[in-house]
Amino acid sequence: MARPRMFDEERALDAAMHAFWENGYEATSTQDLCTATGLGRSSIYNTFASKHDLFTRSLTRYIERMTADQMAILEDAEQAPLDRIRTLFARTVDTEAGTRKDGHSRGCLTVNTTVEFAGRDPEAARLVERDLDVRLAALRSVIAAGQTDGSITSKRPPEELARFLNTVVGGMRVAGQGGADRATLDATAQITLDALTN
Amino acid sequence: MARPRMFDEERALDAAMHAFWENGYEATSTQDLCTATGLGRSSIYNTFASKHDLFTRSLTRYIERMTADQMAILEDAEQAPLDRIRTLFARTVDTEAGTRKDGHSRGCLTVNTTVEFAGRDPEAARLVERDLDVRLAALRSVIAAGQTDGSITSKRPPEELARFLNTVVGGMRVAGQGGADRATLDATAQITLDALTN
DNA sequence: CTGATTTTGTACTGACCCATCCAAAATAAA
DNA sequence: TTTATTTTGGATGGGTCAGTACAAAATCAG
Repeated sequence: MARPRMFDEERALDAAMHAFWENGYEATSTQDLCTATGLGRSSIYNTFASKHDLFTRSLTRYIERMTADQMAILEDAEQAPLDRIRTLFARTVDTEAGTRKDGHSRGCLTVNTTVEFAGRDPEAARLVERDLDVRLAALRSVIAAGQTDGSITSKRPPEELARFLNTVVGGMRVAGQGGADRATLDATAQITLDALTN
Repeated sequence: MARPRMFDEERALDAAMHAFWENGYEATSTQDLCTATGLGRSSIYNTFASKHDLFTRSLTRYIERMTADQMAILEDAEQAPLDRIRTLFARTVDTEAGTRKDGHSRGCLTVNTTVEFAGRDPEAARLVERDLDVRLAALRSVIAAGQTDGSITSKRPPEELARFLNTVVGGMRVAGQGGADRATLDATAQITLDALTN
C-alpha cells in the first residue's frame, strides 16, 4: 500500500523521553529531538502532533514504566510489607546515586516535570497528579499491611505515612540531582525506614 | 555629571527573581524580564551583563534571603534546639501551602534551579552547592545541640540527620508545587520531627 | 548656557524557535 | 507496471530569541 516506516516508534519515543529527562521541556529543542531520535523533522511531525504532544507521550511512557516498576516492588507478595518499602528505597538510591559522570543524576522526569511545568501546563499536571494517586494508593496499601503484621509500628494513618514516604523519595531525587552520593542517600533511606519502626 | 537612574536596582532584581522563580530560567524571556521589572532592554543590559548574569544575581539574592531567614530560626538561642527545627518545618509548610490560586506553590528557587540547571550550568550548580553546605552546617549544629540536651533522642550522626531533614524539606517543596495542601504538609513535618525523637 | 556623561527608548541584528510545505522515494495492491 | 498511499529529506515560513547600536533625553559641573 504505502511506504513503510524506517524507524521504530517505541525506540524514538524512548530517545525523546531521555532528552526531555536530561534537559527538561523548554531546553530541549525540536532539533535536539531530531538528533536524539535520529529522525528528520517530517518523520517526527508525521508521527507526533507537536513538541508538546511528544512530551506528554514521553512523560506517559516514563510514568508507565516507573510506576509499573514500583508496583512490582510494592505488591511483591514474596516480601514482607516493610521489606518491600526497604526495596523501594534501595531502588531509589540506586537510580539516584551518581548516574552521570559529574556525580549528579538526571533525577526523575515526574519530579522534574512537577517543578518545571506543574503550574503552567494543565495536561502535564494532570498526568503527574494521576500518577501520584496511583503510587500513594500502593504505598497506603503496603503500609496498612505492615501495620497489621506488626513490622510497621508507627500508628500514623497510612495516608500520612504514604505521603511522607513519597515526599522523601522526591527529596532524594532532588538530592541526587544536586550531587548527593550513595552513602548520603543510603543514610537518608535508613532514617526514613526507622521512622516507620520506632 | 550624568543622567541618574530612573529605577531601583534592588527592586528590579526582586522582580526578575520572582519571574525566574515562577517560570524557571528557560521559560523566562528577556521580554518577560522587561515586563516584570518595568525596565527597557537598554536599562537591563546596561545594568546586568546578560540574562544569565541577571539570573545568577537573582539566585544569589534569593539564597541570601532564604538562608538568612533559616539561620535566624536555627540559631535562635531563645528556642530549644528541637523547637528550632519545629519552627523551620512550620515555616516550610507556611511557604509551600497553596501560595497560588491553583493550589500549587512556586516551590523554592534553589530546588527549582537544582532540577532545571544543576547538570548544565556550573555557576548555578556552584551557588546551590555552596548554599547547601551552609544550611547543612547550621542543621548539624542544632541537631548536635539537641542530642546534647536530650531533646533529640536519635543516635544517628548529625551529618546524616541534617541531610535527612534537608531532603525532606526539598521533598516538601516539590510536594507543594504538586499541589499538596497544608494538612498534608503538616503531617509530613510531624512524622519527620517524630523521627528525631523516637 | 555649554559640554561631558550616563540612562533611556526604539529599532535592529543574526540566530534559532516550532511547524509546515512539497516533491522525491518507497512500498504494495491492482 | 501502474496507481494509490505513506514516509522521508530538505527547503522554507513567520515568529521569537538574546543581545546590540544609536540617538534623544536627562543630568550637573564648569
